Amino acid sequence: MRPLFHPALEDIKPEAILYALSDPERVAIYAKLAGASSGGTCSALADLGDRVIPKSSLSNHFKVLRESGLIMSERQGVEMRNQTRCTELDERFPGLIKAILTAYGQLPGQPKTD
Amino acid sequence: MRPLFHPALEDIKPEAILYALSDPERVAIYAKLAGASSGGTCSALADLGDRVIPKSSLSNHFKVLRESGLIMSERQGVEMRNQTRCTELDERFPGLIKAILTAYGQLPGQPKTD
DNA sequence: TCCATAGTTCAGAAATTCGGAACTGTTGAT
DNA sequence: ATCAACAGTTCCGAATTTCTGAACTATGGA
Repeated sequence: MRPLFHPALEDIKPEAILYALSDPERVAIYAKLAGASSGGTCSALADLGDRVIPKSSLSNHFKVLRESGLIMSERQGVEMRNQTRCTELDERFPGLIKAILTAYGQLPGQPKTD
Repeated sequence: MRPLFHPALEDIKPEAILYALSDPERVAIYAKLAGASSGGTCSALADLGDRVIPKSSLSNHFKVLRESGLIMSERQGVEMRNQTRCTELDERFPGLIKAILTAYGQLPGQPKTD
């Protein structure tokens, strides 16, 4: 398994962020991570529970989120520990993530619109 | 030519907005319209000047922007008059468009980053 | 009517996405 | 050490989407 790539903060491109979050499934994943109190583990099959997403697709979603700069992933034993890079990101693109999550009605603590 | 489709405000989907604006070429078009003082005409070949974009591609970019709800297009004689729906949109998704344009560094009056 | 211009539609090629199956890496049990 | 179970990644073929040149449509003017 090749090592996971994470872009440096200054290399994060707005188009990659928007593209990553233009897929409701990825937004759901991201919102879940953003809502998790501690840097949330996301065990692929278990945590995205209700929806049935093939694991290769799920793995790919995480890859897109990771390589766009939205999340940080780190192996923790057998599992993967994922956390958002929202603090960093908000520094680089002020208000962006919040506005997007609000638009989706999925800001942690808000009712889900879709 | 079939009549141009514009989604009603309440039918506008965040994923469509993000997708439309995940392409730098479309962002450039949109930013140009947003910057135009009066509801700007956008004559495809002339106004996007420096870049050479095939006109079928350009037409398609406008279609994506239109059907996502970002712009309004209306035939005015031979040309097409396009304008942003930013006021409406900001009502529906507060702060979203501004945050996106800021992220791209293309808010009217800001220097272009990329 | 005929021509020029602005933009759309069509269709095939190229690129991207999706997802099942095989694979990798880690842990725990024997 | 070997094996089995499990989380997640990679591979690769099928399906979908994007791109763009060429043909077409609509409008205005000579």
